[in-house]
Amino acid sequence: MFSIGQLSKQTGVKVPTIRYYEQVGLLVSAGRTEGNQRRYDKEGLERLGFIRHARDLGFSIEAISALIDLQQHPDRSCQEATEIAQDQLADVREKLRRLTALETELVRISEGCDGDGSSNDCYVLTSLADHRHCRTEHYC
Amino acid sequence: MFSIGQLSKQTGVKVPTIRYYEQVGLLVSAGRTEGNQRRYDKEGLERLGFIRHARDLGFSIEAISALIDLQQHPDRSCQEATEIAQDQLADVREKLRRLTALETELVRISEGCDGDGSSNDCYVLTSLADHRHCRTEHYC
DNA sequence: CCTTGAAGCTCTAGTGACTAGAGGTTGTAG
DNA sequence: CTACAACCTCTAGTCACTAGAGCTTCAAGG
Repeated sequence: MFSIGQLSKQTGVKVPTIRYYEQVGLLVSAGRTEGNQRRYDKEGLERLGFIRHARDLGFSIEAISALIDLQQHPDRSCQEATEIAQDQLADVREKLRRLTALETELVRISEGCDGDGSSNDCYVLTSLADHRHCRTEHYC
Repeated sequence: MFSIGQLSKQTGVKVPTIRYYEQVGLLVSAGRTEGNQRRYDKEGLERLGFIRHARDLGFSIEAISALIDLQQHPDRSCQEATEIAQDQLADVREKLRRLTALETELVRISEGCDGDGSSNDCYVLTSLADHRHCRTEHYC
């Protein structure tokens, strides 16, 4: 049996975050000692490891909830799990596309200016003032 | 002179967002009509355009505040503006690095599973349960 | 001049995924 | 048995908005 602090050390998830996961229903309410402190077993550890890994991969709490539901109903097809993963992949690719466009603009803006001179003709500032200089469509 | 709605249409920034920018000090408080409605001139329009563009490029409200300060003190060197832009670029590149690693993992996870079979041997779920399968370091 | 309704106003609360802090209680090593 | 690290709950703060309630004003048509 682990205390919340030991669980935290083993998974790298901060103590308040573990309590937060319980609060929002991602983790089943842990058993308690007589003095009301949480105690976890191996299953709790694995569950938190799963959550941690999924969060690292950018899955939302909602998506992780859905994945955990699937784990607990092994009779259901894994098609849903695959769909969730592919949605997440599409999401990541969209973000990559946008960030790449941003990178292009920021390089253009940063390089136009050598840092000398006064700010009333600073290329950074004039570029930001006028979108028409941009060579890519970008938005976040 | 523009109403807040006209300003919104011209810049693509939503009306409540414009009011929010005023509240947090990004936009100078607008002049008002006798009936207390905001009225903007060309300067207000340009300022909001600047903010919009900078937000699109992912600059934080705080960074934009600093950039606006620089605009209003043309005597100060534009080195600071360049620094802010380069910080933002470094930020974007770091995000790109992470997202690329995530993409690799998600492709691996999604492709391992054909969507058939029951979820107790679903590759998506077992991959999420065990980080050791991963081929890249990833975290967000 | 009067009515109507779109657009404006302020204020509060909610979003996601935590994080920080106050103020009190429990577990455990020495 | 004592000291104190670790635990507990609860509230509020973060960022950049967004939504909604309940009210007022502006402008066009009759």
